[in-house]
Amino acid sequence: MTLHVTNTLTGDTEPFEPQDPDDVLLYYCGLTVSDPPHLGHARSWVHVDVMHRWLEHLGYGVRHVENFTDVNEKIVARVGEDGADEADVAENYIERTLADMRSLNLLRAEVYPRVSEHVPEIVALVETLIEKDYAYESNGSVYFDVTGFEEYGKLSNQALEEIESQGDPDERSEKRHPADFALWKADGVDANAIEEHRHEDAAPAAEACETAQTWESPWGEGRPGWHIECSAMSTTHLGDTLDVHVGGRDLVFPHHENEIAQSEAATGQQFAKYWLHCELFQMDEEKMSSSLGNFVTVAEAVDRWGTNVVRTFLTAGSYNSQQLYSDETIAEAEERWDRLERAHEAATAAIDSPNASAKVTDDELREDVADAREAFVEAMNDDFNTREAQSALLEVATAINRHLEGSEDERADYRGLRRAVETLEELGGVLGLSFAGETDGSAELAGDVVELVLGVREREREAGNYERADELRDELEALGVEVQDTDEGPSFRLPGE
RNA sequence: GCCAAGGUGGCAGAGUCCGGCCGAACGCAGCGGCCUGCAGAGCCGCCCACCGCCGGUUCAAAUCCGGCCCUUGGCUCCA
Repeated sequence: MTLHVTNTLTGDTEPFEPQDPDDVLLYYCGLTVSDPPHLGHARSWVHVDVMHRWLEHLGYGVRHVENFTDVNEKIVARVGEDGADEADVAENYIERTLADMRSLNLLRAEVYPRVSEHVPEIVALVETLIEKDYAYESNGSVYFDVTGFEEYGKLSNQALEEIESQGDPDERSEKRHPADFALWKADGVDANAIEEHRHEDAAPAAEACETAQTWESPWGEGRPGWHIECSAMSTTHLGDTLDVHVGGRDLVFPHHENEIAQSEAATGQQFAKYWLHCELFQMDEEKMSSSLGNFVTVAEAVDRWGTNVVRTFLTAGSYNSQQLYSDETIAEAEERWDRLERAHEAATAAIDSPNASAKVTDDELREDVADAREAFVEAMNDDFNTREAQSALLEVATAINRHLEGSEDERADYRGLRRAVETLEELGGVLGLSFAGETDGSAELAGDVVELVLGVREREREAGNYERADELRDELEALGVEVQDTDEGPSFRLPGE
């Protein structure tokens, strides 16, 4: 089966056919940089990353663009708390966000465009829309006229009559239709607009608003509207028609609907061929979100569980189905990752041991690995079914364990195991999982110390002092060191490995 | 109210587009056995699902059609 994706625009699962297989144009609606990224953001990033990796695995070239919204009232609300002015706050959060992305082992996008650097393109786009009569100026602001775009509502399947008025009430008098939305907003930021987003230790609202950025335009001084930025930036970097536009489910309306209206009105071309939407986390009864404050930051999660566990967790469901966030579901992801890693370690150790022989052949091992590989490919081609893909990886682990169990007294299938390890590394790599382990000096020293303690413990065991031996093991485990007694003597794993 | 996505074992979560291989995957939890000084890891086996409810189509339905109930998301900033 070839790659199929579920397109929000049509509601169907369709064969994936980019305009040019050498350059799949992928745009992801990035963050407004006004808060630390949380696991919900990470979930979308990781799924986009897996899509990127899988497309490359299939032989496509991928041009991946991901924006930062660095002009926004919520950013202004953080002035005095996270930076000296709007631009400074944004810069701080962008740096933090990029660091979080690296910690998640995400492939880099080709460009991370920022709103503040694309104001001329935004102004030009707004001018085009006015010329084509899709937009109108009102008191120095410019609004998109939704009644002029016949297909308005096609992404979210809504009729214009059903759509309630958006935006703040003050704007409504300036609009012709309640669903018209701002392309350009006159003047700076009003203190009232940021009040609800302010934390206690931020600068006073009026003072913070002084630092808000504004730009000159044909309609006077002002700031770009929220939706127009993505249209301007995606067109600038990827052209009029994207192959894939990805974003969170919560952005379908109004943001993505408005992007389509602006872009298609301006260019007369289809804006994006495939619209993919990442579903949200569910925390018991409600979604995880910045505005609800019920989130775990990316930095906390990576620090606590490590990149591999976090990625295993985030890909434990399909990108387009809701996922439950709880201590239990994370613990399960940890178990799955541990199982993969242990099998990988065991296989690697067996390959390096004198027991491994190129003359041994275990057909069952080889067949199971080949089957798992096939299942993985099928799963990923079926709308990036990462959960099924994980299952396939776990089948490889089981095949390795079974072979090793059966070959304890006999010899190990060197080439079969090599193939299994390569499969784990290659396919695990598609999910962004890394079996490389810790390599910095502190881990080595810790390992040496643990070996020293285990040596002492072995002598206690030989002497029959099991009580003392168990104490030592318990103490090591309290430090997070996992100890295992095997036929070949004790083995251990350091925390976070 | 309108739009969208869902309701599958103790938990989590595939399968539903293309009806039969689903007497329902993978993992976790639980129970036996092997291994072990013990534990863990691992292996083998088992337990737990009338697939939200009602009706229909069909030789055959978790999968298709109709109705109903419930949940989540969007309609306000939000991945």
